[in-house]
Amino acid sequence: MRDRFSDSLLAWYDQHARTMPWRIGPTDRRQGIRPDPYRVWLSEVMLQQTTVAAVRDYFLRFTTLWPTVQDLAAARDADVMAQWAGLGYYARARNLLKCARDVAELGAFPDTAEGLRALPGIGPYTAGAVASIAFDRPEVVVDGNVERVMSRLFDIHTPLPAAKPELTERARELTPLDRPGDYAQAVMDLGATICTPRTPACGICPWRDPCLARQRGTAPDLPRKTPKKPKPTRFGIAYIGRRVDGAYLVETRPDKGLLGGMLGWPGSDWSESPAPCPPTSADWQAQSQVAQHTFTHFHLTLTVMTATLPAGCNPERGQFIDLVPSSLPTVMRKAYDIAAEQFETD
DNA sequence: AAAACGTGGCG
DNA sequence: TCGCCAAGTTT
Repeated sequence: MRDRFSDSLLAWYDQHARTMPWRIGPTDRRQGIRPDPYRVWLSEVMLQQTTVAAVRDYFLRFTTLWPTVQDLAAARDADVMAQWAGLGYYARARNLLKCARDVAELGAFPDTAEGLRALPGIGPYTAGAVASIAFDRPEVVVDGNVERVMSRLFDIHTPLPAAKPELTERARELTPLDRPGDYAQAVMDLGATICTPRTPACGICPWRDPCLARQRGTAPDLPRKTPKKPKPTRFGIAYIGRRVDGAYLVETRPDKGLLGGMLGWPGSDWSESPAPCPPTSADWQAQSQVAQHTFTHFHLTLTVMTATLPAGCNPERGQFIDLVPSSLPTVMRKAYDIAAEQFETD
């Protein structure tokens, strides 16, 4: 039963495996070659809730700057956060550093799912993925792709997230003892290229015959999901001060909460009616264009205030730095882009 | 256990 | 134009 599924999928994977900077191909792997656990772990953390296309350049930059987990462990926090800027879910970057330092202390990555699971930023999915892909252990690996594939294969109509335990159990039963690393990547490739969310290509699927949802015509409607809550709109004010020498007044945000540990503009809270709170007295000028941004759970409309600050400026909050705009999280960069236009015309 | 936590692309 | 979606984890 188990091998009937894995054999057909692995045969498909041998022909259609996608190549990625952190992967080794099925041919190399069968010769006993295994991928570098550091690169597998780094890619898996970057890929949490994030598309392959978005991750690729970040992965290449990180591995160029920090080729080993020891290099990453020795990096400065601010440098890692700056390199992560734009990828989102910044707790991942803070936990990435913690994890790298724990692993450097241990001497190497744990080679079991249980050992990996104990590290910061590694949950059930990432522990299973690294254990199977890097160490060829037959651990169950359940991401969004696998949930979709299993819900269709077994025509499970229970909505997520309630269906998660059942989908995990089904996935566990199919996980083979032979080539578990290739198998884990194969199911995810299947979900990403054939068993897609909207219009699955059932006609060319290696599992088209046993798939219950294909037989019953329910595939496009699965998996079902419980409806999401609507997003409220919040408002805020950002103060972008540029000193005459070109330095910008920025703050490092507290580690906890939204955009934790990232650079940002001094400003109000983000609420229904924020109060003005200039970080230093100056002729603050409201920009006509606002920065619009949508976070996971709310929309934000950000008013951008700009001012040119004198050489001896001594602000109540923040510090002046020679700003590299790419080190800002996206919402802050949107505000910067609006301000930069203003400063250019000054 | 529900909510917090980013961003860009696509139909 | 806009909601949905992408290799989830933490609290």
